[in-house]
Amino acid sequence: MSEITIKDIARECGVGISTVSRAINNHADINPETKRMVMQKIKETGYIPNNSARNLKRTDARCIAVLIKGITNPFFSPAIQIVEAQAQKKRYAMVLQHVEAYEDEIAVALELIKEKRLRGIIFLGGAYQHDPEQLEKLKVPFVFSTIGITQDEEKKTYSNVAVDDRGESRKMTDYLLDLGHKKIAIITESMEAQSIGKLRLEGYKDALTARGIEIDERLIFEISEKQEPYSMENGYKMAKKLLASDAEFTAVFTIADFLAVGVCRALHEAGLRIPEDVSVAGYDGIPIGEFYTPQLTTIRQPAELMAEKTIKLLFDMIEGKTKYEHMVFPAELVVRESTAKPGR
Amino acid sequence: MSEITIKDIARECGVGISTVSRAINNHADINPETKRMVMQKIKETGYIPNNSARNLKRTDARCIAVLIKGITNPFFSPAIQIVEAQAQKKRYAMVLQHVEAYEDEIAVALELIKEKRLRGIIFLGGAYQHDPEQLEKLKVPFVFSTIGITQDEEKKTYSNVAVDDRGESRKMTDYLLDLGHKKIAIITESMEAQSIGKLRLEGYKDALTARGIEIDERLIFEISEKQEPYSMENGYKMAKKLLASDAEFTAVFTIADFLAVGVCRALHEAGLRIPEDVSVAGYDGIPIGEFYTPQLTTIRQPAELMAEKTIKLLFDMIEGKTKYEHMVFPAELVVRESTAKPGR
DNA sequence: TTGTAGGCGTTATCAG
DNA sequence: CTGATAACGCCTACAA
Repeated sequence: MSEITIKDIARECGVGISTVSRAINNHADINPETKRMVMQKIKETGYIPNNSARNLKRTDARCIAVLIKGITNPFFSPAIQIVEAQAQKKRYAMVLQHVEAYEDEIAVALELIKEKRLRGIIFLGGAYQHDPEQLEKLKVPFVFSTIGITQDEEKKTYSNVAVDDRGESRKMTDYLLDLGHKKIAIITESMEAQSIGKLRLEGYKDALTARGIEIDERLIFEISEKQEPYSMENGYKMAKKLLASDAEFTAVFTIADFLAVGVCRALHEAGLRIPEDVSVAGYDGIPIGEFYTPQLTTIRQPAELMAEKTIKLLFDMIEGKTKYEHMVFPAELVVRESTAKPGR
Repeated sequence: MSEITIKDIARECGVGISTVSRAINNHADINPETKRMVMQKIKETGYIPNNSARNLKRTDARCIAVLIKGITNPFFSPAIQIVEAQAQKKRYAMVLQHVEAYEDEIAVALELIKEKRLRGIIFLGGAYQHDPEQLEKLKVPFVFSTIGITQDEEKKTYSNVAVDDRGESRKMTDYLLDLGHKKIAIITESMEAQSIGKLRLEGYKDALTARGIEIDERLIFEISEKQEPYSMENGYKMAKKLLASDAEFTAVFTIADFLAVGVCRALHEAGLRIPEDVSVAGYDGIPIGEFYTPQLTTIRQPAELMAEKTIKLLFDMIEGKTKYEHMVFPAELVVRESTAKPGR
């Protein structure tokens, strides 16, 4: 009943434990003949080394972790692929760790470091501000990726790779203003969280303020759900709320493409045409925006490029080539079918 | 530099190692006063127990794992939530393990069992047939969930929870036939894999054959991509191929809603109206189908219910209340905007 | 090239 | 209630 261990293999093969260990770990100093025999026996018996024991003993793990908050976000998929490929090229293992919305990613990281002897960590998604004291405890190199940047960059003593969420959000708002829209509703995340939603709202406000347009609180809709804020359903609900209010608007800007999809559906059901009656703009540049009808105008983040730079930066840090770095990538305003000049 | 361990805590508190261990693990036989003191010190020092060491030693882990193939699939999100909630209620930890498309889920499971001392496993997604010998090695209870069933159920000596993919696929095809469609194109997965795509294609064929309609191979489109077959982009590409061929058709049935979205876009770009010119039907019942315009006719799998039954079944098995069980749930044909009678 | 022995950080056992 | 001490399964000097 009890599990089969390295000892059993050694005994059955009539060799020492270390010989088996050498065979498993591709050590050089072992007779190829012996190795073949041991591997054969391992296959026969279906022996699997215990990872807990290995991690406990091992000093050199060649392993990095990617911690993701919001793994269902299709935005992260290509990033994961890229990071994994690069890690493989460097002969590093990669563990993918899902972090729940309510969990603290730093705490999860701390635990994982001990457990797996990590050499480096990448954080995808999550909050953009962290307790410096907690961060201090992270003794291994780490990079925050696709996480919004704040103003006070100079205070940061860690790496991040991101787009300028506030600036890009302003870019979109400016585009809508340039089209002639004056009453632009925005659908954003609850402001309690230190989330990128907050930065994107700031960008929206920046644009309006710069043109001397007063900010109308009735056009700002905050999603209260904490669990899965960027959903089509929430976009739909918020648009219904907007339609039910007496607020006038000619455009809706949502801080995520998923929200925009829900908004489009609600507008469609209300008999409004997009973009003839109302313009809709999203943010992220995920596939659905391209295949939805109308195709969504959006801000496309260079996800692949950011992922490439992220993993490169992490390895540079691991190899001591750099201490930490901040990279800000330009995002692209993609004008498609869902936006146009207001009025008819 | 070296990590802080339980020994350090013990020394600093002036107690024995086992006392610290008891404090950490909420053992009953410890002076509340001592415990408080120890926990205080742990907090101060930021000590984190090493999971590898714990897993190695522990006999009683109260931990289950959920292995997911295709974690980006929104279809799995509610299932994960439900399983986690139920596990928590039973005071079990749950680890979520992502399995790459090319990985063998059973092999991953085998490794994880050793590493984490799992009490049970749930497989979400993945192939529907496995090597019985491999399965034999899985010494802990496990349930395959939302994985298609094959004909030869009697041979199965393990649990699964699923819908009758073949039957449901036939149901959809019958519905399209009843509407009057005769030339129904189908977009499905590569047949190399032992995937549910195969079962769904069978169901399609069943329906046609039953009505004496000859199966037209030119209307069957197989996606060659192995990596992420059920994508909007693949649906789009396949629809382009279909349009470019000389095959006539009045309806398109895709084995996943994501594919249907891509198909709709391609048809739209070709100037075809849905459903006036062509009907489109999907499968799964994910949110996008509800928010897309036109709303997608689909087969909705009772994901929540299945998840509930899955976790309940697993715990019944863990607790020895049952050996194994097969559950087949009825899926629902959801008729929405994307299908109608053919012709005008 | 191979085997022996010690220890990685914890928990379980058993005596106090 | 508490403290030694022996495993857990493996890797890695070190010795052979």
